[in-house]
Amino acid sequence: MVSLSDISEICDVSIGTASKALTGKPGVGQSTRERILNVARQYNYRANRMVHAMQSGQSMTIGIACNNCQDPFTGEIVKGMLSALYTAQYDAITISWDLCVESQESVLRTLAERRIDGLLMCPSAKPPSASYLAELNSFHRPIVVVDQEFPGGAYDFVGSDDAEGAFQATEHLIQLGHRRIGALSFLQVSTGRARLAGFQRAMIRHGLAMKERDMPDIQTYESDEASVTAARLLCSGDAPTALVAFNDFFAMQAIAAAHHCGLRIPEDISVIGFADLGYAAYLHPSLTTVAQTPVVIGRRAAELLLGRIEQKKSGENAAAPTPVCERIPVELVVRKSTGPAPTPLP
Amino acid sequence: MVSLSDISEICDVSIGTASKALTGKPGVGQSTRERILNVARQYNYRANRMVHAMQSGQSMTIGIACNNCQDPFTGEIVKGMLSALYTAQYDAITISWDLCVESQESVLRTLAERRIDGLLMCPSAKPPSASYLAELNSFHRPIVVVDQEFPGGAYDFVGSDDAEGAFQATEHLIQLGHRRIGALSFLQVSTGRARLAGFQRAMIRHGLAMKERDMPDIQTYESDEASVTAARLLCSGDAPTALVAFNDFFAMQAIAAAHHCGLRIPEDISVIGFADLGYAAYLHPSLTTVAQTPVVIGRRAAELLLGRIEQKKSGENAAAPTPVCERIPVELVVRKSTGPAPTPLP
DNA sequence: CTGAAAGCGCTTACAG
DNA sequence: CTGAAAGCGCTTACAG
Repeated sequence: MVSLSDISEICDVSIGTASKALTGKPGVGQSTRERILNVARQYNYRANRMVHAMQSGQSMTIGIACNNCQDPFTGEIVKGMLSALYTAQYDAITISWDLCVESQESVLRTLAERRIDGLLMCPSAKPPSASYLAELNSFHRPIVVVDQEFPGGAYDFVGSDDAEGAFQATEHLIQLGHRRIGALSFLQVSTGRARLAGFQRAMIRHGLAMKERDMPDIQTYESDEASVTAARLLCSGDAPTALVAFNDFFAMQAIAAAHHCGLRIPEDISVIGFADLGYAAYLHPSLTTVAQTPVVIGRRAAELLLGRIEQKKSGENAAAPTPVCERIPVELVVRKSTGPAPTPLP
Repeated sequence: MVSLSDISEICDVSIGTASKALTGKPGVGQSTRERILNVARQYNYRANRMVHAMQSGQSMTIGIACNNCQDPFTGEIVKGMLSALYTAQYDAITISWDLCVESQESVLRTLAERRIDGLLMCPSAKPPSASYLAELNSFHRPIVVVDQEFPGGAYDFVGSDDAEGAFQATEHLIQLGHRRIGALSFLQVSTGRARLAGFQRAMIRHGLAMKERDMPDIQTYESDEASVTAARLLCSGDAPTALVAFNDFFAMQAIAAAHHCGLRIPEDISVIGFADLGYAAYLHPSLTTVAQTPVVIGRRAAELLLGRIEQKKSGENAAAPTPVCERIPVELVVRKSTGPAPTPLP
């Protein structure tokens, strides 16, 4: 890689003059400037950004702490983040949070050493441990937490309106005449708790009874536990007529379980998901679900973070600002997996 | 952020002594060293890695050019990459290749400016344009291309054994008695062409006739074209009894189309996918598919790249080394979407 | 054992 | 218009 001093030598000018010419600063003769520009182009010169980062104290780099890169929902969030960062000329260093945690290492060490200007926390299926919350706390740069809220609410947050989405989903089922509705929950994460709360609000609003056994809490995410649990619930003679699943993945497993038990969907059992992932429309039957907008969430999170960085740079708000909590609206997408409640046998 | 000079001032030692103490170099008194270490810990000092990068000429940073972050297959690949990079103490800068291309900007500019040591190219649903191939060519650092081969085969490559996978899938159907088998192809990408070739090899091996109309080539990826095309093929009175789909996503759409036409799976029509994504096991019926190991692919790609960087650093092979092409084995996973060929009506 | 100085690749006042 | 010098934050020979 050619350096500035290489270029300046070739052009027989001082290193300062070469710098001025290449950065478009005034104070260089027209012909000199052109000569330098040409040589730089010819040698494919690229100024070393790390130098600028050192000099300015801004690395123009954001850390993205990823937990489930393979999760399509997380992937869309990251896509939104990258697009906002790209617009603002920032780059992203992606770390696999779970990997660092596994190896018992300081998660943020490398990000601190690389002087990132801020951190974006992608959702995790596991709640953060106390020691990592402590590490985050001692990280004196802006942090935005995405999708899953952290206990304490100490950080800026962008997520979906989970409670409202589950409320609407449940209302939809109630409108269809369902009276006994179950929930396939995942209460380890904040979105799971919010969605169950939305479910309960709708049930209570209509004075409908809830049974504990209709609301199982799934314990493990990356397994077929949801499928097994749904089968146990649905294949018993005594099952709800509709199920609000924590997300599309659980809903898919519930549908598979229903098929397994010989139940027809939606004639015998209605199922509703959350997320509207790429496959939701192609399940059999196609899935009614609460659509989230992960790309928008990711973009907003990045924009919020960049705003905080800007604030910090300009010295406003020397005191830590009050954390913001932004909830992006969701939308119920009605497809074929929900239908009128079956008429009870006479 | 405290700097080395801050620490050295506090400890009343020279900046060089502080450096030696913190990097564990010899030549510092026991008590002095401890004092410095303590102060550094107390102030949460982190050496600026960018300085080291400048001094050593190695940024310890890899670029990951992502095209479809939201694609779970790509996500798994990235996960594998990150794990290998993490082990080797490298960090990754992720760029969204499609985003850069859209904005007509130089894709690699920012990566060159940040002095990345190598580049990992994630798969894209679109083949690379000539101008971007040219840009890659002028990028004088090791590059490893993943999953999708580039025309010319000029770069190191890690992918799946696509042709073999499709061959095995087709053999499986032939063993089940199927004679007229269709393929839902995607020929814009190299994996699509390789899979079709594997399909054809099996058909030819058994002397089975192939009909052009049974082998439609899907043109658009992110749409329901596969579903529409499959419906047209399957709902006509004159349909194959089995379908080898380019991947799980197309297979899922084919299954939806079959349901739509009132066909039973696998009694009337067998469908087979490629990838074994998370949802494959939960489709109805569960999907027979060729399982790939994207995490392994990603890890191998990163290891290969790191090896090239090592080679380059140690000056071996001053001439560009011959590109390697590594194919990770695949495995047919038989589930419920394939079954014996229907007996023809008498 | 400790410190002063050079140097990594650049930008930016400051002289000429 | 052009160049010499300081400085960003560090490491590493080289003196003392």
